[in-house]
Formats: sequence, C-alpha cells, structure tokens
Amino acid sequence: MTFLPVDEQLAVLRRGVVDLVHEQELRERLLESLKTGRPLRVKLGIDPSSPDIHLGHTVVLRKLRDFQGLGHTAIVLWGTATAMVGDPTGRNKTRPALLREQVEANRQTYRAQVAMVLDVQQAEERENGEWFHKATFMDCVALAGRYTVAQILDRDDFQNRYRDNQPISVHEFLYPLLQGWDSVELKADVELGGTDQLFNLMVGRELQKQSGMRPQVCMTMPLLEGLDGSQKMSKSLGNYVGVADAPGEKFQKLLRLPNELLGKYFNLLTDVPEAAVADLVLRPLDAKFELARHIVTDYHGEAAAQAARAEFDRMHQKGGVPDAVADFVADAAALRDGKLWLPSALALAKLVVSNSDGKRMVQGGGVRVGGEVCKDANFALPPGKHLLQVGKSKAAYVIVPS
RNA sequence: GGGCGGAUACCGAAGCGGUCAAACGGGCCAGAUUGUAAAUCUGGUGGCUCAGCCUUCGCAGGUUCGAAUCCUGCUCCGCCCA
Repeated sequence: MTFLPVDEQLAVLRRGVVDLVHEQELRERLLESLKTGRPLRVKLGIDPSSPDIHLGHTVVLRKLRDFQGLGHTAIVLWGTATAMVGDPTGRNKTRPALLREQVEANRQTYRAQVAMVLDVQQAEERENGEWFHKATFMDCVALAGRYTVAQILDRDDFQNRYRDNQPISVHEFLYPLLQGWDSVELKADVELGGTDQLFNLMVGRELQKQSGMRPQVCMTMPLLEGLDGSQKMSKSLGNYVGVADAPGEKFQKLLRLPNELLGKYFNLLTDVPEAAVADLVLRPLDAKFELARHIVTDYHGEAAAQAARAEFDRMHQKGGVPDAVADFVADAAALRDGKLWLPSALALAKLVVSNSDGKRMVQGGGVRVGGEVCKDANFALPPGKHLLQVGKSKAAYVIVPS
C-alpha cells in the first residue's frame, strides 16, 4: 500500500473536525504507516438503535470514508451489545432497553444505508457482541474496576442528572467503558465520533493505555442541526433528511434549509472545497440548489438530481404537479349520490389526516382540484379522475367510479 | 416505611362545579409576501357530511340536574423525613 504524503492526508482529514486528540499523534501514525505500508485502523462505532440513518449520521461516516479513500482501514463496529445497554450521552433519562432481535433487524437496514456512503466491502465489519455477549459477570466487574465513579461523573450529562436527582442506572455508568473496551479489542489507531462522543472516545484511549497499548487518536465531528436550523437532526423531531428518502424528497427538504446552515452543510456533507463554499454562500438560493444537487447526485446519480430539480421548478409554478403522483380509487361505499365529498377524498388519499382536517384545509384555501383552488367545503367530486393538491407538495389523483 | 405536591391536547402551561373541545406560548399545517429559506402578516391545529352530535383533561369508580374542576381507590413522578 502506498500513501499520500502526510501533509496531504492531514489536509483532507482535518476538514470539518472539531476535536483532534492529538494532531501530533495522528501525524506520527500517518508517517509511520507511510514508512511501513501498514494502514491505520480507524474505528467508528454504530449502535443500531433505530432503523434509519439520516444526513446527520453521515457526517462521521464521510470522515471514515475519507480515511478509507486515503488507503486506511475503516472499521465499522456494530454496537450490537452496546445498543442493548443504550448510550446515555445527551440523555436526561434512561433509554428503554432494546431486544436483541430489534437490534439485529436495525442492523440490517442500517447496513444497507451505510453502504450508500461507505464502501462496506472494503471495510472491516465487526460487532461488539463478539466479545461482550460471551463475557462473564466477573469480566464486567473487572472492567468496571478500571474506572472510578468520580471519573465517570465527570461527564456533564451524568453530573446534571445526579444534581437534578434524576435516576442514573448503574448500567449507564458502564456504557462508556463498553465503548472504550471496543477500542482495546479492535486495536484502533483512531476513533471517530460526534462531538458529544468525546468523553466516550477518551475512555477508549484510557483503557488502551491501561492495557499497555498506544492510546488511540480521538477525532470528533460537529453535530448537524436539522432543517429547523436549531436542534440536532433527528428523526423524532422531524427535521431530518433520510438517507433512504427518495431523490425528490431529499431535494425538496434541502431547499427548505435555513440559509445560515448552508456553509455547514456544504462543508460536512459535500466535497466542495471550502474556498468555493465561502463563495457560493453569498448567493443563498443558488447555493441551495447546488447543495441539493450535490447531495442527491451522491446518493442517486446525476440524472436523479436533474429530475429532482425539474420537478421542484415545476411544482413551484402555479398548479405544478409532482412527478410521482399516486392514484387512488375511491370505494363506491364512500360515495353520496354518486359523488365523493371533497374533504373525505383528501382524507382517503392521505393528503390530510381526517375529514375534519380536510374540511378546514379546503376552507383555508389550501386545496386545489384540477389545479384550481376550491374553497367550498361542501364540494363533491363527480365520477372521473381528479387531481387533488394540498399545499405545494402534496398531490394525488382520485378516481371516483361511476 | 411516613409526610407533602403533581399528572391537562404534539410540547410547555392556564383552568379548579355549568358559559370548556378546554386560555396562552412554542411547534406544526395552509394562505399572502420572497424565484429558496429567514423575517412579517393572516387563518387553522380532537372526531363525525358537521348551524348538530360524539369522544377527550393519568386509570377505575362515586357525588351532582351537570365534573378537567368535588370524593374514594389505584398507577406513575417529584420533594421532604426515616
């Protein structure tokens, strides 16, 4: 294996990084691998605690890909054991425990989505169940003995919870130790994580040191704010762009991004040079289209990106219709006098959540039938095929049988 | 184990016997404006073909013509004492 000169590698690796403990050590290791031809072992732990990943997760995955692209070994560590414990990071209460089957199922979907960013074939895939599922209780006690309560309590989230008299379960105390132990097992040279993971990464460093190994380099990436512009991207907050989202969906969501976040998104989610980003951001709208194009191209190819752009343009002209519009055939039982009540049609087509919601929507002027705004809540659709639209992006064809 | 306080819609938070489908704020949805977004303004935000009716205020009962509001028991949470 031949590597690029150390400084060139560092230039790539440093992009976007928040914490780097320590850069000097990373430099030394890169130099060493350059001499010996041995790639660095770069670890990223992923707990499959939910079924989907989003662009927020990809920030760190892309960094892992950077290492991979430079010829180093990307280690994807599936936290099949740690997912069952639950990472207390940033939590103000205990996570519900996951069952082994759920974790396994999540891993399958995660894996497919991770593969959209990373070359999984080239990566070393491991799971910490390999060692933790067969460890004994006494092993666990021994591991626990390597850290003091004061050291663990050093963490803000524990400290806050302790001070606020919130419960902290003993197993939560153990989580950082488990994650740290993975680094010992994997002989990691570098571990990646979000900024919130710094403590956990440092525990790995400490445990390696205690085990007589050279301590790993810890590298953290920023947490990505979601589309609302303030909170961390998360599925439950609904401010996310999913890796599994359709191209058009990704495109439209990204166009809704607050301008202030453009630079950050470019730097963390694309390879556009930072200088070019600074330039682009001066024209927010163009930049936004460019961002969406880059990201959709990454995941779905150029053709998909072009189609998404064309669709977006069309939808934002009056009466524009999205590309993929579902057909819905109304059941004869839903008809009154051979016609279908508009609010009910909207509900059946899932454009609104209920008849009442549909009625309100019609009255509020947010509904178009065949491209024309209809404000009559009593309107009923005659037999035939009708295009129904709610707002700018929701549309469906409803077929009323005769 | 004992004493006290709390549980209201997506979230926060009013209400403390009728006028409550429940103030207010946030969020979200839609409209205006902007070739995006932000900001601003407007409307909406339990269900039902719907000037009416039905189901909601931790759970289960009870008192009352009438309960989110009063009583009893239960569950969960917090505080204080042991």
